[in-house]
Amino acid sequence: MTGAEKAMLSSANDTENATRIPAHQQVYLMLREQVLFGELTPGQPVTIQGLVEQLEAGMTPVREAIRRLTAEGALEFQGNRRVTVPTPSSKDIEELMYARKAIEPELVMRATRQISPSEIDELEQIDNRLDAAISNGDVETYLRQNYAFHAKLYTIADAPILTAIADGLWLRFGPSLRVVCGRLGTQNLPDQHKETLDALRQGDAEKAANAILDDVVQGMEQVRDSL
Amino acid sequence: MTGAEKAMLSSANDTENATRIPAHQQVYLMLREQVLFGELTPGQPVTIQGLVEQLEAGMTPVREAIRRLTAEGALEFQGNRRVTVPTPSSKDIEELMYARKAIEPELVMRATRQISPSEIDELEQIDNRLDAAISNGDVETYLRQNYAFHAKLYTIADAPILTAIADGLWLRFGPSLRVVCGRLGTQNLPDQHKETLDALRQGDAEKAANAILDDVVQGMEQVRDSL
DNA sequence: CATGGAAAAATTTGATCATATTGTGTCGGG
DNA sequence: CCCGACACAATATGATCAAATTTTTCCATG
Repeated sequence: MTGAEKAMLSSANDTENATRIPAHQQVYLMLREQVLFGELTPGQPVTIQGLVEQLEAGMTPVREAIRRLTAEGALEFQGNRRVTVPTPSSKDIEELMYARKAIEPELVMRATRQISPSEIDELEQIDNRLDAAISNGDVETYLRQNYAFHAKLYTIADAPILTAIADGLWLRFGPSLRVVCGRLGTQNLPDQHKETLDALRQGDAEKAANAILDDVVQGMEQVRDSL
Repeated sequence: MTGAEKAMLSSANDTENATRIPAHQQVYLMLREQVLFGELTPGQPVTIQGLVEQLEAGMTPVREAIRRLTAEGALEFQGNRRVTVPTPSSKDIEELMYARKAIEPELVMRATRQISPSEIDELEQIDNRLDAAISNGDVETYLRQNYAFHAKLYTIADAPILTAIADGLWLRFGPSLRVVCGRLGTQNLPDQHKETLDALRQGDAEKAANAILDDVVQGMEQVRDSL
């Protein structure tokens, strides 16, 4: 998501400006949510007309949103003219792990150098909600808060290109993550966030990077192993 | 570019199947070329209607192509509803360099383990055309062959996700690279490709990775310095 | 009388939709 | 089992509306 889009999103609350958000963008955001937090499972076909009805949007906006998501790897164009949610192979997962290991620690290091105390508080609140979700077995909330934690760090890191890459990776393993959580429950899911928060408070970029690295590796391994 | 798309592209030569490539994809590919190899300069506005006339396509396909390119970072959505070719800041260049340093050597290492003698030949031919372009001062050909060299390695590496990331990065610095070449000429441009070819022949993944790393760093530094 | 600038008109461009067209897959008859 | 017709979904067009930008106009001021 670009900066301009976030601006439009945040002004979405202004009831009058609601129409200011182009339909194709609204559709994009809704579809994106569905991919990240689960409505859509790997392999599931995505039809234009289905979305037109479900989201009560026109055809053109839906089309544009789908193109965008396919470009980001969240959807896959199946040669004929069918679009589906991709099912990552274990080789894909391995690539995703490599990429996340390369990108996320760097983002966290950058975040560490710039983070403010109030931002650390916000992260802590996210992590608390995440803990609650884990003990409640609330998969949906777990997924949302887990992503929120990382996304918040990206925002703080203030590195738009690396963030775009990282977000793209989330879109690719999101559906699989959901499946894993649904199968294994929320109990033994990775949470190196406490460790990360400690490091952030200490301003120890190296340590923060390592904590996130562990988090990433644990998460990806869990996805890989449940194939 | 996905595998399915490459298949469609290669069958584009079949005169009869020409219509089999959807218009939105044709437009996407043409626009992509323009971004990578120059027609478009950083900061330049891109209008839907302009493309409709220039490419003699309908509105919807152009729209879809633009959405896709914006998702890949090749174009930028300017808050109001205007789209331009982004002008990378020096901070952006630095992020791009980090990302390329993280991704490209890995791709080359994977390529080294799988490459066949005939593929090495093909790479060598590309590099010869590249050398010719350098001594002729033919910027367009230089850019095309330079990209071709790297892209060929990506194909051989057979790592679709990492390749997608790398391709995305090219789209982001392509226009700037063109500007740099136009200004400095083709003479002292980076070419660690001989070194890379040696390493590939020897099957020395480490060495190949280092050669490409040098190539990447040199290229990016040149872009950075000419801001 | 020239000039700067605000307001209004005109033009350009983007967003969306309804609809026609084309391609795919399927199902029933041969 | 193959072939062709049918139904459905995707592709693509052009029209229409809305927003933003540019140009023009006109008045007030120096």
